[in-house]
Amino acid sequence: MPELPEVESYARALRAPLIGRTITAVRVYWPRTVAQPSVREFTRRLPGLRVNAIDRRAKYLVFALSAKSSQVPTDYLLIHLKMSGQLDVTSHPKPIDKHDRVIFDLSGGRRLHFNDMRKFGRMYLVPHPEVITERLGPEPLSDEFTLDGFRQRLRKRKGRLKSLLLDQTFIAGIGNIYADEALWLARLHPLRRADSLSEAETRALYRAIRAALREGIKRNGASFDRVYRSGDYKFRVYARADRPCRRCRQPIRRTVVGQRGTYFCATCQSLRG
DNA sequence: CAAACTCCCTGTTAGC
DNA sequence: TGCTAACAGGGAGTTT
Repeated sequence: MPELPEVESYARALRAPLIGRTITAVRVYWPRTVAQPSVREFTRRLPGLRVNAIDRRAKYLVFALSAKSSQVPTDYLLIHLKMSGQLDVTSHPKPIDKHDRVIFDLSGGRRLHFNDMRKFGRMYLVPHPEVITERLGPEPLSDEFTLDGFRQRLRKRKGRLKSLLLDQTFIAGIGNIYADEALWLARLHPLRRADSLSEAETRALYRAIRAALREGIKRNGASFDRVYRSGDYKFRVYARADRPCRRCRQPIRRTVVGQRGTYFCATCQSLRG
């Protein structure tokens, strides 16, 4: 499932083929994919707008759109891929896939297919991206995510570390995979209470979050062959139940925390400080 | 503030 | 062999 590193890889990969192109037509095959505004207004307003910039905020792709002659964005298209969303740019028309939910026609004969088997993905066409993203926590790879700020906010929370890392209002962009990866790197048990970390553990977690995400971006970037493919990632703990821990060779355990499958090493991830 | 649960979905897999 | 039910998961929303 796409998390921060996968979405970042998408943003980088889509810039070259899409920036400067103008949307000429939009077809919506699954109306609920368009969360905002109505499908009618979505398909009416987009044609004529040009892709000015493509960025990422948390797990959202943010397309800045402007009227043809202007550089100033007038609208923003936000896309959240959720579980199974994929984006694919084609230069030559290809048949509509049964899981295609929205197709954008672009100048120069290009098309952008939004394919989403599970139908959880959502799009938002809004005047400012903050309308959608204002509740999100800090970007873990940006300067706004500081060790000091992290320490202070961690101290105020009594929940489990795993659940907290998945809370998008606490830190933005981490999902189930990178939460487990970061906790393993930091040698912290997913059920540890957030306010129980020592200074050294806090620093370890802060670094582990950034390291896990940075490595993810590196690998996704490398394996990005037009379409995002997940299979080629070597995770440290995620989905490795019963297989040996890469540090201590003890079997990786799987449990459920907050309704999410959670993988960890009971030997080297400490539950008590 | 936090935990627990519901909802939206369908391909995959386990169980009968 | 063929069917059914459970399961996975992001995240918003609701209830306790």
